Amino acid sequence: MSAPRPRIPEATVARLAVYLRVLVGLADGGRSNVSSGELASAAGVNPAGLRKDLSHLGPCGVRGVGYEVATLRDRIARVLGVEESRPCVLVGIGNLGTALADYAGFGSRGFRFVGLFDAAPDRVGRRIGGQPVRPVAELDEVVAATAATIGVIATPADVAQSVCDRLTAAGVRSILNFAPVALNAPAGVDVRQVDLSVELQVLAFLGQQRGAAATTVEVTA
Amino acid sequence: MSAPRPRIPEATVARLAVYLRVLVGLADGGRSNVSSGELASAAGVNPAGLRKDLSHLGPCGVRGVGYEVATLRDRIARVLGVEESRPCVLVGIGNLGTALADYAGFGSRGFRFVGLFDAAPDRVGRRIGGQPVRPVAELDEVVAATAATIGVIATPADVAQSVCDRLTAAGVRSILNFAPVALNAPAGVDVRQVDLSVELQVLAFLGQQRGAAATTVEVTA
DNA sequence: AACCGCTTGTGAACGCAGGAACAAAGTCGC
DNA sequence: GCGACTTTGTTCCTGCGTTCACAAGCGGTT
Repeated sequence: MSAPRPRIPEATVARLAVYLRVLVGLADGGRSNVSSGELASAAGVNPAGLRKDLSHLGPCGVRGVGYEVATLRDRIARVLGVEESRPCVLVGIGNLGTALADYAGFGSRGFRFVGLFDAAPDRVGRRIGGQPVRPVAELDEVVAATAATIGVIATPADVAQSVCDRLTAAGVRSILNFAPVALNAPAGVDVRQVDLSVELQVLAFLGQQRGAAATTVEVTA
Repeated sequence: MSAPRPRIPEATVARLAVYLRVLVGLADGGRSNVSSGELASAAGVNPAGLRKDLSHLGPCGVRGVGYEVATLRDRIARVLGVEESRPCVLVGIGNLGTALADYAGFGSRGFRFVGLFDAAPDRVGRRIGGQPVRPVAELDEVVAATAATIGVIATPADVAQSVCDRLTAAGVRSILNFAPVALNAPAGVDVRQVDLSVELQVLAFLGQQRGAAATTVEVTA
């Protein structure tokens, strides 16, 4: 394995995932070639930045022509590690958890839920997207049996840390956390935080600032 | 209005929202003082970075003592513009949209939904969290009546752009987009993208890279 | 009243990401 | 077969974000 992997910046990885989504759409639409300008436009980024991102994979385009859609798609999928679908477990089957379990987009993008867990007895046993909701007591067992390495936490904030502890103890190495708390995970475990309130508050700030700027212009004028 | 607003970096704004959440929790727990170290630990960031973030608000701590919880909380809330709750509209009441509409966390953090919209006739009329689902035809009317400036898109990808167009035409200036497409919005409109698949794919890449690194160590050893 | 420990706030250096401009390379037309 | 055009891949540069380390300031104590 002499793969030249001089480490890809995380920001680039996130954009590669976006390019991959666009490329899948283009391939399904029958397109065979695409230029960096068009791809960048569809992904909402700068063409030069896109080419720089792709350069981390080595040369994969043809000068004067562009990129071959299917080839580039497969290459990005391989680099991201989503060539075949990866098993994930989901803890917390409330409104958000149900939405995530039902979201078809995951299945088509290289992920499948192999276990849904909740602590509330009245939720256990329900079926969502063809899967039964199990009690959290079975978590270790399922993680071991399915070799799941990715866990998603969609529980209330006050139990998120204990769920995180259980997941890592069971062998999960990557966690996507929707609960509004900072998780404390052991070294070697990657945690990504998605906080919906934070996103809205950033928007509120930008909107307020825009309003203030407009006022300033008005006063200045 | 001689407010010294030398512009706050966006990354800092996102963290301020996290600090605010922690501070609200501390205040509810009866705490009156907190140090930068403790606050940083609870927020999952570096203490020095936290102090630098807060320095954008001007001096707001006492040396040798720390920060007063209630004062700092109110100050951040004012800067973020979430002192009183802001009206938002939500388009797309599928699984995810329902989860968002039902999420109590928004209400306690300065946001309230004043309109829920969907195109599917069988969803119109349902009540979620005390609100009726309306047809999208009423969007302009509701935005005008409520002065909503924030719109949330939780529709399928193929209609997200048209929803975005309608929102901006109705006067919405900030958009939070959950649909997996890059939106094209006119200048002066802020768009924030939340893509759940991208988050998972970044985790998959990091996990794969970790595995590869472990192998390398093994080989090297 | 002076000292000491603790914590904030700030200044500087480092590393990284983003953007623009340029050179290399391949294709199409003549 | 040759030239010109198109598009990639790379290089440089500018600016931002993050981190470390130190000086300044306040409270408690003797």
